[in-house]
Amino acid sequence: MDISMKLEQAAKQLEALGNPTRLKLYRILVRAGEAGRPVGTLQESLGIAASTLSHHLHRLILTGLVTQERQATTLICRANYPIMRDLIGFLADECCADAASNPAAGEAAA
Amino acid sequence: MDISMKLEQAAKQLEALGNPTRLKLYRILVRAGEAGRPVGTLQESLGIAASTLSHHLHRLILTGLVTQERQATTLICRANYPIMRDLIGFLADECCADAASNPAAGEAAA
DNA sequence: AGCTTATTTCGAATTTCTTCGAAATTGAGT
DNA sequence: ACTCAATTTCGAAGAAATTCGAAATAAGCT
Repeated sequence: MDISMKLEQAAKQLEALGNPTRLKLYRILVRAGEAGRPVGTLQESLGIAASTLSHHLHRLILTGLVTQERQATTLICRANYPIMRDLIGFLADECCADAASNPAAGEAAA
Repeated sequence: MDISMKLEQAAKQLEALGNPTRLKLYRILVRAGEAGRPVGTLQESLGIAASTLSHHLHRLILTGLVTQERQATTLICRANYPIMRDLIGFLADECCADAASNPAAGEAAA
């Protein structure tokens, strides 16, 4: 996967997290751990309309940051940790000072 | 600073980075290091209208991720590393599995 | 089959983002 | 003062995001 594709993907994931409601939502899911959380309890925690929550969940799912699993009538949502770790890795490797202080392979002179 | 404020700030910064053009822009600035980059060369690298670039730069500056310094007629832009490190720290501490695997102070049971 | 609960999809209104070109600004040189 | 170069601000158009309520779907229970 080349840098351009990685960057596009990272941008989509950052955009998904770059909304207060979705970031709160994602944080709740991370803290819920393996057990995850049903959509209904997320709605109570966040205090927004069910359709609005569904929309935000969909955005997070599209980027891979969240997964859903059906348990009878309720849908359990979980944070997808490896995706977040990859994203943090991208930021640290490509967009952080420590990585950039030695950009031997890059186009340093412009 | 409480978690709610931190979260709002993180969301704004993530939103700022969650656009392909701005993420490319930020990455270029990180790789430029201390020397930074004049706006003009950024425009050439990105191939967008000057006014569009100015708009995106403004968004990054508002969140603190980028700073500008005047040198005669040209403006030098630089990535603000500590801000990015704080953001990555927030994600790692509040939104990553390792931190969440021991959420003793949180609301684990839902 | 019909009912209840849980969640999504649809439709619509409002707001915000993205992009550009034209015009204004800023700073230096003549 | 005039001009040139670099950049921002303004104004506008089209695209996308956010939010909600109402209606549709999905899954199980009686």
